[in-house]
Amino acid sequence: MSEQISQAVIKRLPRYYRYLKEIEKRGEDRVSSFKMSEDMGLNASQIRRDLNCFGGFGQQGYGYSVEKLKKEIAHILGLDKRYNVIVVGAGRIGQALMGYDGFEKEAFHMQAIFDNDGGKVGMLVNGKPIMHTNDLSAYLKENKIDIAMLCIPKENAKQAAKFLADCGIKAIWNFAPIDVGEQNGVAVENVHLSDSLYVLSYKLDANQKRNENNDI
Amino acid sequence: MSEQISQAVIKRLPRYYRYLKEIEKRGEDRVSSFKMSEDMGLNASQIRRDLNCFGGFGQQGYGYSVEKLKKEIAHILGLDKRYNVIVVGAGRIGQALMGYDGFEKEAFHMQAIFDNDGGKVGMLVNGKPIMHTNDLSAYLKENKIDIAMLCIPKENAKQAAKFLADCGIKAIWNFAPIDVGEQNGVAVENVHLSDSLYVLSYKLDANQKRNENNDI
DNA sequence: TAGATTGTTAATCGATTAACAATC
DNA sequence: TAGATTGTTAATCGATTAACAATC
Repeated sequence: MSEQISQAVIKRLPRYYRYLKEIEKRGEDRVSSFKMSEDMGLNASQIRRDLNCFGGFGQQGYGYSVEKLKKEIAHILGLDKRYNVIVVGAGRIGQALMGYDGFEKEAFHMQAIFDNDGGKVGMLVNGKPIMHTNDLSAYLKENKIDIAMLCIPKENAKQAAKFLADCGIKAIWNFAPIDVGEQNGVAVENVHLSDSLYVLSYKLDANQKRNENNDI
Repeated sequence: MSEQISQAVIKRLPRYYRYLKEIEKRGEDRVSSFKMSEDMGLNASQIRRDLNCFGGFGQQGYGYSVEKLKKEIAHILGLDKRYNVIVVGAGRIGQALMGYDGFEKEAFHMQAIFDNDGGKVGMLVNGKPIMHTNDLSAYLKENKIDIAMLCIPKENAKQAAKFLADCGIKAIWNFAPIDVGEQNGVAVENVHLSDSLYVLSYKLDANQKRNENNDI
């Protein structure tokens, strides 16, 4: 079967996509791997190699058509599909995700948000209702939902992920600070905001130490 | 000078930290690299090698003291310091970050939140005032702020990052979907939530395709 | 002491980069 | 055609893993 694509390559695709959207907006209709490498701070060989994992999108002597390449990457990432999305957990993060209109502009269509706090049930977030977690199972039987954004405390996250998987959810975007393992064919992305903040703290500290040493 | 630590190692440190906090809570007071490797799905050699970048924290024949190792990693990550933090941008994400009490339990102390929408100024978010961006420069002169969480539209993000750097901010946690480059000694972590969602979309799609092929 | 497990060196693996023939 | 730039192979580099001597 087709070659396994490495995680490193996959993680760079969204960056290419972002870049292409940007230069398309600026009106550029062609781009070379050299230009991309300069603008993005990557190696041109790497870019060509990455893209060639999925097909020969370029043309010798010319480069890549911005529009075509953007479309190809969107297709690779599955962004030319339509996904129905629910948010589980109507805390601050859950509500922020529910309220973010940027997702709707892409493939991601927000349907409903769930919480186990009866007091919140019935409220609207960005026009979408907060429903009770007790009704989640029934809801998922009646509605074809692809993605769940999981925004609940870490204590319940693993159990909730399992439940969602059993209900037929296809992908989980996990914001709880815990590693939700991939269960029987359910795609999982763990966001781990605090990990990122800790890395920032490390870098800040490292810079500080470097400065101290330079002072001496 | 001391060896440069690779990015890959640094990124694993928060995971080790999370794991150690968890087993400490369960009451375990020692752990071996083998046990860690089993629980975390990593290679034991890798764990020992990672930790030895920073010092010999273990003891032959015994393993690692959970409490000591946790403290050492907290120190490496700079989590035994105290950081003053502001949020720039009082949109949904900015408010969610401001409202998240988990940061306060760690080294991160939320001070104020800024927005250029005069209508929001004066409101409280989790007990902290929303101030006008016009007053940001003066505020930063009077208050020692270490970290800015940047939650504004991508159009203004680069400019804002530069401004914050010029005002003496030491680190920027960027939520705008754009790469804020490191400017003169300012630590930067780009979160890129949408990139993560796109990777999830890719995985979801890949799983789907795999299933289709298996059906045949 | 015997057993366990670290710290570290050596071997392997995979990812990045350089080079260049193919070709638009 | 000459120039440019891709697609791809070969070389390099770095990260992961295996192995084992050191030692608690």
